[in-house]
Amino acid sequence: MRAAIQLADADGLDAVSLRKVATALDVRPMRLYGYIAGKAELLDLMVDAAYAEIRPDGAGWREVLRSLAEATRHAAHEHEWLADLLGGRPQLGPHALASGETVMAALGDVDLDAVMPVVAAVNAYVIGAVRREIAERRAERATGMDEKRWQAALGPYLERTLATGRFPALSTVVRDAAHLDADHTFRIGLDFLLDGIEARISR
Amino acid sequence: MRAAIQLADADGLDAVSLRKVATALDVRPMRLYGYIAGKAELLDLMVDAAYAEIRPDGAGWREVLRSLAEATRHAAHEHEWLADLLGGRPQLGPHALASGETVMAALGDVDLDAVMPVVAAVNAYVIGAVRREIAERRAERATGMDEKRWQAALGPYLERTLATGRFPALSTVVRDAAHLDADHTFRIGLDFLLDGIEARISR
DNA sequence: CATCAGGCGATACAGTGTATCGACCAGTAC
DNA sequence: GTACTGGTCGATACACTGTATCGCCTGATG
Repeated sequence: MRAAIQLADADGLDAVSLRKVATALDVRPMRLYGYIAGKAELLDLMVDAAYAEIRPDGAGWREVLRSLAEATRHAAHEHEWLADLLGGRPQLGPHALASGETVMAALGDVDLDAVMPVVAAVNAYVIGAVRREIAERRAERATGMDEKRWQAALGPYLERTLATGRFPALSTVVRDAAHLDADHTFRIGLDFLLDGIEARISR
Repeated sequence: MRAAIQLADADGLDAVSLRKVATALDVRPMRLYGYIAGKAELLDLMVDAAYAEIRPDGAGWREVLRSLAEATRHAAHEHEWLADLLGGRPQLGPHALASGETVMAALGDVDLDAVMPVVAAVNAYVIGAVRREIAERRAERATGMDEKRWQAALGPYLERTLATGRFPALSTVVRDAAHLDADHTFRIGLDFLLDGIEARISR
């Protein structure tokens, strides 16, 4: 599992093959089946290992949820393959559960029936936001190397498409609106959500 | 592309191979490269085709955003593979842009600089929520056929793990909290987010 | 009618995950 | 000391995958 994570960190998720993992461990491929049931299980183990780095803390429900969000995002920045896996299967490994436990424990002051939807909502937002963020990062890396202005980086296509005039509102926003960096975008969205939660649970 | 979607609808995303698509079209595999650059492009086309079914509408920003969310979720219910693809790459196909255009147009009354983060947040939430929902649905389908109580469906593992007492808060929530169905969970989270947005943009 | 160019697709290659099953080796019985 | 036997390990094989290459055939042109 550690070998698999190293491979994925270095060359992306589809550089993880049972053969490569076995080679990294100086073992024959089929030997792995003595420890895992198949590739899917290996991926699950990788995700759970990543959850070991996601240890939310903080005082009060809002701080903990924010911490959970930031920690998850941080982990995905260090392991981009996490973005591909998060949310793809229910996570029930020990570290994922431990992370959940910490969150639940800190939400003791929240109405019991409200806890589940609240945590689910935050998790959903984080997963979606992180996914898009990583996807954009990869796209930027693929086209030119570091163009800050993604419209330019995307090349003529978007420029041309927007120029057709079929998407006037979209064009306006892309052209005239302030472009926030990834950090701000993430935090603003998170604040929207936490504000909404606060309004409802304190009601 | 339509052939690929049929395959994916029927047997899941990894039943989509260029060979199978070619066979479905009564064509030799390499012929496909006359129309697409590779498998990745085919997947992009599938996603954009799905966006054709995502046509948000409604009066006012809140209605449009809610409509966008529901329509996306609905599409993912009809095409479960969408959950695997959504957010995986930037979506710039014509239908995705058209959907974005509709949303942007309906957000004319919102401060221009606020539009991007708002839409990004809603999209992030929807993608994450839909992913988890589909993941759970699949897990339920894999274990027993239709157990309503997922703790039972997950079999002894979770039961045993929670019984260890290492996750007391988690256990309490799982055992004692009301279990909402997927529809409610989705809508509650969405309401959290929209409420939070409303509070900020009307400020 | 002869030539040629172009596109089509058969073939090939380097991989993938995993099922099968033969070989080998430890331990045991005689 | 030798024969046997049980069980584990991993080499091999299989059915696929996406895609590069390049020979052939066809249709157009001179």
